[in-house]
Amino acid sequence: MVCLYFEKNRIVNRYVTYRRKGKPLQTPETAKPRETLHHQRSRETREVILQAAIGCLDEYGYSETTFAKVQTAADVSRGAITHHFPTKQALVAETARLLLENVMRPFERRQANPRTEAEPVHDLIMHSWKRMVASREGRAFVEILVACRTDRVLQDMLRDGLTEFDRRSGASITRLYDGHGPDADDAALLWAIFRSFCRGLIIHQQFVSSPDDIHRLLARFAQIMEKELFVRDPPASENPRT
Amino acid sequence: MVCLYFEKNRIVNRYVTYRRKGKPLQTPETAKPRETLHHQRSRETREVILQAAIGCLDEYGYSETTFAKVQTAADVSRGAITHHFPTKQALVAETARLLLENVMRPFERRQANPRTEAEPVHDLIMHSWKRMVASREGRAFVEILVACRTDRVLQDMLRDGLTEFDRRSGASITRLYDGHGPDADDAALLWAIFRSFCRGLIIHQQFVSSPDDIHRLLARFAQIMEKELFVRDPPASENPRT
DNA sequence: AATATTGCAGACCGTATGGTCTGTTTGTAT
DNA sequence: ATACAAACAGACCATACGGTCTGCAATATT
Repeated sequence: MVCLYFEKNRIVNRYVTYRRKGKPLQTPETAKPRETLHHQRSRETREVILQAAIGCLDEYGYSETTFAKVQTAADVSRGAITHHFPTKQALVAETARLLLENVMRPFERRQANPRTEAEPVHDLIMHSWKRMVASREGRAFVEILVACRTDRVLQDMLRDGLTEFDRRSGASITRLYDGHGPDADDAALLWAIFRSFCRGLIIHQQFVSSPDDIHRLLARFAQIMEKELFVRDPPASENPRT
Repeated sequence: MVCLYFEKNRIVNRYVTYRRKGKPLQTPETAKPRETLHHQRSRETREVILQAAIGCLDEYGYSETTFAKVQTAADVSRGAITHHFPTKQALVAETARLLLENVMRPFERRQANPRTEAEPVHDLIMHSWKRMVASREGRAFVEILVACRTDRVLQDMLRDGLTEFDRRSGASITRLYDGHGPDADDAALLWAIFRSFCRGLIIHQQFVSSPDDIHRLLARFAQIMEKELFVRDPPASENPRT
């Protein structure tokens, strides 16, 4: 026997003490013309939230990355998060975009400065693993990718960005390295193989007894790659001075 | 203004029609001695649930694989599931064990019949990808592995089984193939690299434009492996007759 | 035939989660 | 000075999930 009396939709908000967290946001010495304080603060909060999301994704995985946990990690209010990212997928998609951007930056920088030397293949592999993959960011990214497989909404948000990333990433490698395979874009192919291997390795990592096991796998892979991938000899063609 | 009248903790179970689904379970012609009908039915239900779990993991991913969905997919009652698997982690862990067993079976069979020929490396790679990885089972397994990274309970349930699988899997390969690398167990190392690559490829798969792109990656990888991995020449040593 | 056990059926519950909504404060435009 | 908009702050809610519990029918045992 259940008897409910609800005043549905008539509950009025009670008194609440609102407090704005953080400093009162003094106007900085050089306030850029159209960069208002609103914009600036908004961007800062956004950044804090995204960094917290990366941490949560790494630590808890996609499904356990909740608004509540991000809120705690970022030390912002619930409203701040939902203001910037209306849904969970939007938050994660933006996180992914940030991660991709960070990964691409070094490549683009090298491209802008064409006289920098390409690393030896072995170093390239080892550095890429350490910087891009075996890190908070790399693990968070794998979580996002895996979530995409079964979350249609998230997948639709990210598909274009990711294929674009694949393309640019492959192009950057092809500019500096050359492969032994038949196709002209063999370096890009090898690079895609390397990335897949890395992502699988992240998943595998937790079950090896010692970190050395991972290093052995990686070293062996690098050894193989050294036979297939080469630093492109002639940096000529375009910009041939010096 | 809220007014609740609950008969808390005094709600007595009402009349319920219990219906046992499935056939009335006639005694089969050859009832094994200690294999009672109870055991048989129990195993059947268990199998149905596990298969449904595999399907859900593939289709929805780990976190969206709920008791409710498994229940629907298996067409069993909620009670049946919780009876066999008290927690979600237990269900998934058992699913993982089943998957590992299925993957190992062909290897063990070959081991039991030592005169079967080893496949060429290229075929080994292609077959393994198709059978073990690019399938409902393979995708479900990747979901489980990824979930393990951040789910401590699940991880503890599976760690031993997975390291054991790695060991046996590597040993099986080493028995049939030999690697070019310095170490004696180089074939096992290469095989571990292949598996990580495959898992990464599953994640990558969703973002390629055509299935052909995956095939190119795989073919290139197989081509590389053909230079590193060889069918072991002498099938002698043990069992040297014929 | 009587009793015990196994294998299941499904109601129930506390909790957490994604999302919405209203209110407030701070900065901006007029 | 005043009106307006942006950027939060946090209460609120429907829903669904994992897990527990009681009940019952089919087998098994004695």
